[in-house]
Order: sequence, then C-alpha cells, then structure tokens
Amino acid sequence: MATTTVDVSGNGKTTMAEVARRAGVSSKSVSRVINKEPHISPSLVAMVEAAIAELNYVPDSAARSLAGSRSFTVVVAFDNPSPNYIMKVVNGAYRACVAHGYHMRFDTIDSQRGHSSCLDQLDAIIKNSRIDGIVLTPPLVDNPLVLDHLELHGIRFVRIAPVAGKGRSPSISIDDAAAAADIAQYLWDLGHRNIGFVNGPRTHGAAGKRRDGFLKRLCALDPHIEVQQADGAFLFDGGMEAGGKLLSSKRPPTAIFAANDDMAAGVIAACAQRQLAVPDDVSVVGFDDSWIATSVWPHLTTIYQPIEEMAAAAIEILLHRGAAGRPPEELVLNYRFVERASAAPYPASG
Amino acid sequence: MATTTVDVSGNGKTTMAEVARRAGVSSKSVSRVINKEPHISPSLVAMVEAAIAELNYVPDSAARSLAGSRSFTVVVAFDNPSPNYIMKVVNGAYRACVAHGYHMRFDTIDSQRGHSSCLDQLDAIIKNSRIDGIVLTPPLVDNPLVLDHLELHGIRFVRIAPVAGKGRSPSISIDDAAAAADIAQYLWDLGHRNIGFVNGPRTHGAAGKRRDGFLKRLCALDPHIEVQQADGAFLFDGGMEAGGKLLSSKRPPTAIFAANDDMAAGVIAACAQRQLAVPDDVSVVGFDDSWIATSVWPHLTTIYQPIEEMAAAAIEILLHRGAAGRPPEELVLNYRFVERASAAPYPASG
DNA sequence: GCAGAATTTGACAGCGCTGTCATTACAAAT
DNA sequence: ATTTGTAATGACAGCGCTGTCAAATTCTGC
Repeated sequence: MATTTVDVSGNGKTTMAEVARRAGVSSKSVSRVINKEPHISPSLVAMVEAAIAELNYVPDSAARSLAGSRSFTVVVAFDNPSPNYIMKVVNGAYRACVAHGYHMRFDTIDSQRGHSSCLDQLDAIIKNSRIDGIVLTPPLVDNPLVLDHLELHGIRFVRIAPVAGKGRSPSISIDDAAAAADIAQYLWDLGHRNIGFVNGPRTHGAAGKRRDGFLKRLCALDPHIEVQQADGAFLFDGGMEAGGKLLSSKRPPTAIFAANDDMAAGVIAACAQRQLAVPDDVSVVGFDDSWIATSVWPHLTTIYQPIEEMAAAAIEILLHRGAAGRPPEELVLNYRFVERASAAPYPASG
Repeated sequence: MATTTVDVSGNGKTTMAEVARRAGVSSKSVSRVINKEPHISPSLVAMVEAAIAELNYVPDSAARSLAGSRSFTVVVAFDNPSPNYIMKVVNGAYRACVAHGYHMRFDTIDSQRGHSSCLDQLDAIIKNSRIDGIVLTPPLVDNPLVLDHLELHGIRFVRIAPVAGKGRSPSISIDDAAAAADIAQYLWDLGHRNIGFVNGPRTHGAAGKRRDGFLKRLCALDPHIEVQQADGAFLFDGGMEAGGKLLSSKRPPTAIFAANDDMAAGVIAACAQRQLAVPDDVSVVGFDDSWIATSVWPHLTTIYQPIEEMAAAAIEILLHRGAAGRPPEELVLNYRFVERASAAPYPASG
C-alpha cells in the first residue's frame, strides 16, 4: 500500500455518522467494526475501514465513554524511588495510550505506610472513577495484597518485571537473571576473581533475580568463590555506604556489581572517597542504563532495559486483550549489555 | 435486569439531575452553578452547593466535554534534556489537573529540528483534539515562534520561567537572578575571589538570568573581578568539559558555579579527574536541587526551585482564569538556598 | 423442504451534560 | 401606568457514541 497520508486540511471532527454514510452502512455497523464486535462480515469491515481511512476518522473518546461503560482511562501505579525509572515508564505508557486514544493517569502508592494504607490508596485510585485497567510497576507487582485486591475488584492489570505470582496477570519483563549472569561473566573474563555485590531492597523482586543470576554464574565459574555483599536500597547514598563497607573489608573486591545504576554511582563515589580509581583500581558495573549512568565519571558499564518499550507493551496488552489475536501473556523483551568505561581488566594491563 | 447497584459510599454515580432534584431546581441551574456562569442568585448557589456536598457529586467530564466545547484537557509541552526536571513538572501539573477533573497530556517539541518542524509539532498537538490550554516550559517559553503560533490560534497558555515576551501570558517563575546573586555572595563570603561560571544553553533564558545575577553581584563586590566562563549545555558531559576547561586555565578558579545541577555534577567529575578534592580544593555550586544533587559526592550545595508547585500553579492559572478573583498574571515563587557539602571556605581552614 | 437456530444488519433510545431560547420577575425609564 | 431592560431560571434539544431489540438473511438438520 502506498503511504496515502490523507491531509487533515480543514478536518478535525468527522463523526461516525459521516463514516457510515460514506460506507453506505448504519452508524451502528461502524461502531461494530471499531469495537471489533463478533458477527460482522468481512465485507462490512473492509468498507468501513476504507471509509475510516479516507475520512481520517478518529472516534471521540468522550462520547464513547459517555455512551459505553468504558472510561478509556488506564492508570500506571508506582512505588519507586527513582524518578528516572518512573519517567521512562510514564513516557512509554503515555505514548501507547495516546496512540490508542486512551487517557493515562498515574499514581503513587506508598507501601511503606503499612498494609491498610496501601490498600486505601489503591481503593482511592480504583473507586475514583472506574478505570479500564492498571499497570503495576516494581515493587508493587510482587505485593500479594495489591494483587488480591485488584482481583477482588475485577480490575484487569498488567505487571512489569514481576517475580512472584506467576500467571496471575500478563507481564512484561527482561531476563534479569541472565543479564546479571552476563555481568558476572564479563567481570570474570576481565580477570576479576574477588567480586562484590550491592543488593537492592528485599521488597524488589527483580533485585533478587539479579543477585541470584549473578551469584549462580559466579559459582558455576568457581564453586568456591566468595562474594561479599551489602545492601544499598537502590539509592545513591545506600550504594555509597554499601560500597564503603565492601571496600573497607579485609579483602576488598576488585570489582563491584550494583543492582542498579544509582547504587553503582554511589559505589563510584565511595571509591573516590578512598582514592581508588575507577576502573583502574576497582571496576564498577550498574544495571538499568538510567540517566545517571552517563551522569557520573566514568560513564557506567551497565545493562540497558527497554523500559519505555516495556511500558508501552504493558499498555498494549491491557488494551488489546480479548481482541482477535491474543498477545502472549508473559512477554520477555531483550536487554542489552552496554559497555562504557567503569570496568576494566584486572590486574590492570594498560 | 436487576440493576445490582453495588453502591459506593457517596461517590460514584450521582448525576446532575439528582443534585437538581435534591436542591429543588432545574438541572440547568446546577450546571450554571458548577460553571460559575453569571446571573445566578446567591441563594441558588447556596442550595446547589449544599446538594452537591450532601450527595458528594462530581461532574462527569466525559459528558461535559461531549456537550460543551471544552475538552477538559491541557497539555504540558517540553523541550528539555533533563528527565528530572520534566518529571517534577509532570508530577506537579498532573496533581493539579486531577484535582480539577482535568486530563493532562504532555508532549515533547524538539526545537533542534528547525523552525518549521517545531511549528509542525505544535500544530500536531493543538489540532489533534482541541485543548483547553497549554503549559510551556523552558526553553519553549522564550521561543517567539511558538508564542506567535499559539496566539494566532487563540490557544491560552501559561509559561514557566519565561524571560522574554513579558506580558504575553501569565507566568510562574522564581527570581533566578536573585538566587544566583545569593550564590555569588555565598561564595564570596566563603573567601573565594577567583570564581568560575558554567553557563547553560543560550536558548534557555533562565540560564542567562542566572549568569547575569551572578556576575552582577560579583561585580558589585569587586568591580575588577574576572570571572572565567564556559558553556555546558545543561548536561553532565558539557559540565565536565566546561569544568575541565576552567580548571586547566592558567588561573584555575577555587570555586565554580554551574547553572544547573547536572553540569555541577560534571564539574565535580572534572575535579576528580584532576585529583582536585571537592570542596577542599574546589568549591562547586549547582542550581535546581534536582535528583542528581544528592546523587553525587559530595552532595551539591544548590538552589531549590519549587518546580512541582510552579507547575501546579501554572495549571491553576490556566484553569481558573476568567473566574472570580483573577490570580496574578506573573507569579514569583520562593526559591531556597540549600547548603550541602560541595562548597567550603577558601583558603581551606578546617 | 421447512422449522429452528445462528448470523448479520439497522432503528432507536439514551449516557450526563451544556447551548439555545423561552419565560418569569422585577427594577428603571418613559 | 406603560414600556423597556436585565437579572434569574427552566424546558428542551442535542453532543457522538453504544446498548438493546428487532428485522432480515443465511445456515442447519432431518
């Protein structure tokens, strides 16, 4: 098909009735095609779709939600300390929503404030105005209370990077364990044999997967390896403190893998504080390829997660489920190892 | 057929007709009160408002936009490299929108791609579906083409931190010049006499204001002072490069003020590269108090801008204009000097 | 072949609100 | 007292779409 971009000159508010007239059918038939209702003939579909394309018709979501039962609104829920992560998710989800004529809301659920508060916040979101679905991000995705509550209220949801509750909802993730294993292998191949790990919060399932994948590969490489670990809560300060702990142990590691970039940046700061050069004295690797990965020196070697795509995919699944070809319930997207300058061979060779 | 009225406590499904019945008036009168139309008696207002409160009524925005001419959608437009800044604006604007039952869209306008492209992108936003207003953020706010275009199309807009085109729209800002002057004074009081400045992009008006305020105060303190400057484009790498330039001049400054935090972080990295300790050898001050301010070591001494409040205020002005007490057209919010650990007395005393 | 079922389409009535116009009430002007 | 004007309210018709129901059409099986 040629790229027939119909110009919007003067256009702007074509109605369903016009499309119907153009296609020589009733407006209800147009509605049926748009909503992919069952029992419509292929020829009807063809005619209507042609008319829609010719008139460059876009359904009015206000009218749709007034007449129908759907709100054309989905919400993206967060309980995450990193604005970089949130921003990417919001961006990806937002674009996908706009592309489908949906509205996107986003809300923060502070699960630190206890179970009941958490559910109250959830209630506020779902009762406020009936929503068509919700995208959950870590660490909300692994909170059984939240999942129970959503199921109880019959709210459809899609989860990004869940660890627990497999099968309770469609999900999008990357293979965190494999990515962490890649890092382990990378560091090993660089010659490092004394490697430290900075863990994320316990509530964050993906952090655990990264840890497991990392440790498992290291154990496979050397069953007797000892990996020193410290917790950093996914925050810069936590990473700095954890890095300090590792670096001042009796056997300081020559390489440290932090489960996210913020903590990796903190580890670099801890190195600087001790006059240790990165990567010459200590190699540091992060995870996420977030904004901060290139806002430290040296730029972080890290794992790129296609967060925007993941969020967009989550929206797609939320919106298209029940339609013709049902998309896979558990989508795993590709990560990418990003080699920058924060890790180097050991012992330093040049 | 039995309508299972799964009642929600109060909220949920009350219609305007119910409110009207409750108040003993016509539904149109309720509508008038809600929309603050002229020529309504105080007694009517009182009755209707009481009924609204008792029934916990919330107007349905889908129905409102279908029936009326408004879309209940505002857009926030960006052309900004910093996700931290965007995130804060989005957050503040979003909350304000939700509080008023409005939808928020946000879009990026890439003005690097030339004038016509820039206007095309703007057109796509305002033609897509008629919007009720637009919030402009720097550096879009000072782009005369954008302003002209918006005015031409009769789109109302509010600007955050504009420099040029005073009076062309309501605006929200902080006193960038005064804040920068505070920093100059602070550094001066610390004993620094050789001070460098890292500038933001030329297109970003506020960066210029910071520069001017900073320089002016320094000149007032010492008319013969020489301030070395470099450009950093508001980015980490740019700041690092600019810092490097300053630091390797024949007369390296003992203190550097960067026009935003990202560049300040870059300056710190440049110091580290040269084995210069911050703040002992070099003091560094940033601007914005963004996420990165506490994601570097030492944490940045900087200026806190109430970005979320500014964005929320922008939305308020956009939505309430024309209503009773018209808010001030040029709102100036307070900044706050945030003293952390990246600046110290010179010469170092302890 | 024909009753009964399933498929495919259209007519029509609202969804909850606002714009328009008609109507009332009452002050000011003639 | 009558006209004129304006403030204050209501009746009613849609906005653009979908749900319901009925009608037309095409299949089934026996």
